[in-house]
Amino acid sequence: MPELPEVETVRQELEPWLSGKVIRKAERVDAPEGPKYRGLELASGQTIQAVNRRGKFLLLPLSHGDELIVHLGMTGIISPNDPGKHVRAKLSLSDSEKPFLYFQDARRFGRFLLVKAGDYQTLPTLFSMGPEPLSDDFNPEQFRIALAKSSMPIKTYLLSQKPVSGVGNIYADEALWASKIHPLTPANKVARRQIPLLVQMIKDVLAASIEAQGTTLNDYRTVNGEVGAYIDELKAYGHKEEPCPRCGTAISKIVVAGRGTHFCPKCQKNKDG
DNA sequence: CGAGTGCCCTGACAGC
DNA sequence: TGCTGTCAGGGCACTC
Repeated sequence: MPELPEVETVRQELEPWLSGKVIRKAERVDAPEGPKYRGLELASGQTIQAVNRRGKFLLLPLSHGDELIVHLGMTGIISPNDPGKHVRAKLSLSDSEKPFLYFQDARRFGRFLLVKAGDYQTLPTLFSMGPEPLSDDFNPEQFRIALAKSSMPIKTYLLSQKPVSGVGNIYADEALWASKIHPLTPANKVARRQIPLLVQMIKDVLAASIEAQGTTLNDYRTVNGEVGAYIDELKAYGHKEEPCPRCGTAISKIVVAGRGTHFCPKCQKNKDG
């Protein structure tokens, strides 16, 4: 599932390809009209000014004051080659080498829509999104204040994108494992001394995964069609009943906020703060 | 308004 | 072999 490292990998590949190119035509393909593809056709004739990222969202400001918003959802793949099936959107570009961009999304969780630049009212998660995890805006002081605002389990709160952006199910589990924090610990009960560590582990896990071009479980591919290599580095996620790399105890799997959640019941004990 | 629940959607896989 | 059931989860609508 694409999280920040996967989206950032895609962004880095899209930027040199798309920046400065004219969208000759933008069209829905095998997708119904609706909020996930709203206004897409209006991108036709506009020039792509940049390829930015905010959390797991790709943001492409356009020349006429609009902004193309792309979210890969669970199975979204962007490619210059026609994948043949599950194509939801297609851009025709002023580019002689790679004149088409295909947005493929088997499970339809993704989005590809147009808004007025910077107007994220219709996208509540983007609208109230926390700081970028790899920026200086994400630091122990800021994070402590954010965590104090919620009694939700720390894992649930991380997935909300509010205290910090871009952390999804895989990297939440990994960062909590690395910080030895139980995923059900209420956010406002995370020990003060653990907060700087959690901040650093979120940064480290995400940065290392970007370095490896992300994590491919099933569907995720880079724009060049490559898989992400970070799957080999996962310590907790997907390792149910396997020994914890730190202490050898079997990794547990529970459900938190409807998501499979992996942790070491010995290392990550501080459930009640 | 914060918090909790369930839905969307379809491929992969287990079990029979 | 082919069918059925289960699982995967980001974001958001809905409810309390």
